[in-house]
Amino acid sequence: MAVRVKLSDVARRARVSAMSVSNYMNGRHGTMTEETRDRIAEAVTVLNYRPDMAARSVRTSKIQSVGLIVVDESPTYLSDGYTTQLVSGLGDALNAKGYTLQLEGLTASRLSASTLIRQRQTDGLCVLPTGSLATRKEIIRTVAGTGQPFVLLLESLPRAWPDACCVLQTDRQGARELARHVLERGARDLVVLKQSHNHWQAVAERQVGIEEAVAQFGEAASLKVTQCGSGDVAATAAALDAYLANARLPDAFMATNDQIGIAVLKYLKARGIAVPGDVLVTGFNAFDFWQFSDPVLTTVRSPGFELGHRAGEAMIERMEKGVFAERRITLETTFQPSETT
Amino acid sequence: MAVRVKLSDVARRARVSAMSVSNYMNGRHGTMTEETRDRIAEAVTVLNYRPDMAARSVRTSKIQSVGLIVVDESPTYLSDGYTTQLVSGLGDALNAKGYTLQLEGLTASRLSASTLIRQRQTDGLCVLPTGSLATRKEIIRTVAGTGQPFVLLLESLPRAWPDACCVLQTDRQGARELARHVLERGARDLVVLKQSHNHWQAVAERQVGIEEAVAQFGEAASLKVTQCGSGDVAATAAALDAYLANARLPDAFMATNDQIGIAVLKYLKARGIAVPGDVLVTGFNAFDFWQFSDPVLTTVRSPGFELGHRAGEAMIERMEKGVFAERRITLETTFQPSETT
DNA sequence: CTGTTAGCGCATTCAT
DNA sequence: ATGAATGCGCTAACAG
Repeated sequence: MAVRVKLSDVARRARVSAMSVSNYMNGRHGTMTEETRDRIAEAVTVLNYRPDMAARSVRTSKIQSVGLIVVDESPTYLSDGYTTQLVSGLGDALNAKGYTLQLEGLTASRLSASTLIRQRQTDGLCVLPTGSLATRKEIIRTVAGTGQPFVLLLESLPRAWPDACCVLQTDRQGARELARHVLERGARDLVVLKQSHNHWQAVAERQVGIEEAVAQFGEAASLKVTQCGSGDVAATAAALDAYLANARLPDAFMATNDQIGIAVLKYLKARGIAVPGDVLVTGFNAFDFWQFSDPVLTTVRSPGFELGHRAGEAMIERMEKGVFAERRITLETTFQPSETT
Repeated sequence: MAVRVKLSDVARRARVSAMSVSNYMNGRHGTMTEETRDRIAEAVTVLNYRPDMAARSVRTSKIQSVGLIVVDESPTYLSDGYTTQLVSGLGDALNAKGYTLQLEGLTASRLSASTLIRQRQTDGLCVLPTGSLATRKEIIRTVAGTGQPFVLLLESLPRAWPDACCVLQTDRQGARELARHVLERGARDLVVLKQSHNHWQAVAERQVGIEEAVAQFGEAASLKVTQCGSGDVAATAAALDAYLANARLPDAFMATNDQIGIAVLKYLKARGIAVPGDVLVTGFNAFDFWQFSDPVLTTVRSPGFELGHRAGEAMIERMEKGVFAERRITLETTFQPSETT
């Protein structure tokens, strides 16, 4: 273990006081003799001095770090394309300003045992909640209970919490546009497919958007909703088997994300059902792997990276100015027509 | 801003000394009067006390946090399936033991400006290096320069560094087996496709494995290597166009990851070239989206999540015992035959 | 079994 | 322009 170099070690070598070194390290060398500055610089380099952030934090009560709590039922929560984008964007915004991102993924039931919740080790928290409405409310209350500022991701903010904000995207509008497109293509009998767990508010909004479009269309169109377990290829196939055992092929399958949409495509292809000839299929998100399917899914692009980025910027502004400038930030989704409709 | 509750506040309310509260918070209440314990518990709950980790860290010089530095040329570095798995696994292992994961993604050129490098704010660092051999060596030297223990991910550890370890997977063997399989299927003229940046050691090893299999096969088999830019659908298509302009269709395309493999499939399908009829195609990794292609890629499964997990466990053991038990941990890849061969 | 003392490494405040 | 004293919140070591 290398010996720990501290401010006073640097000061001794540079023959100045610890305070001068501290000032130097914090960029306050404007008013310093050039010679002093050089001596300090030399000592810092030679001794390979690294400031102890914990000690600094005790003094300044600023930690220069933001926590992200991802509530998810799976330990591989990052394998979700959305989460991945969010983390990238958030990390990018924070790192650019010298903040660190502390990542924690856990199930709703273990949230209250979270180290980010129980201990003060960040300047603020970002949260991606999942679960029933009641569960999500409880998550928000738990986070708010820390007394720290927080940012909700993909979840709208109840009025009750003053020192917080939320970052959302236009899921409902995007889904409505998607459904209208499907209806324009002549589809009348629509089926929504969604996961049976990980209930993000965003997914619920997508379903509502589709429902609105169908309702606006009038009597001629109808909508059913089916769950497809974890949403992977096998679970989706099982769900479709079950569905089609009791019903005839609908005009369109509208999945609440691209993974499910692609699983539907594979299922249909295996059974010789043509897309978009016999049935239309849509997804949602358009992240990376989205274009891997054949045919390529018609979908809606979600600004996941940008959303994380905005959350990070909002948090940084809150830290620097003491208040959140906006309580609610909404980013646009964009319709992405392709080969399956 | 909620008023900050500290140890002494809790102590005052519980009418005990700060030390008793400290002992209580740290689970040392075995030798405490039940009544005292209850009074402290009540005060902690009522006041909603959250220990200040920074202050504790100053005293104990333990931070209970591990850093992960991902060197990557893209700010959306997490969109790589491997990175995603690694982060999940590492975070899972760390969180399970009450450690926090601090995530930082940056380009090789900005590494020395990294906050995790310049400041002491973790108990140790994990690193996923990319770049030329020289770049990767430089990355390792920079990280080692912190004097903190570190774990290399997917990169072998030079002897020079005593307080470190590396976690690897059998890329070479996996690729060799894959290439043998392709050769057994009758392919003789093989083409390796790889990204032209983000040079992980793992990818280089895959290429070597294929080369070894071809060499062992003797004169009859031949191998070419082509780069395909960023490895996305468009760049891969462009690379294949360029390749096929000057050469006839090979017997097999062996991509160094699944994304590229899938891009190859899309390219071939668009040109009416049958897989595996006219040409074989293989990928590498088998993460999540892997099975989205049609036909499903023959590939090799990488234990990404497990690898991150082992890295976390190694780091934790290092912290608790003071030394790394193993300097080199190697996990197995597994051959995953499927529809494209 | 509980309380007192001291000090971790740093930055704010006020001297000089 | 630089330095000395002080204390951030917590816990190791010891005293009672």
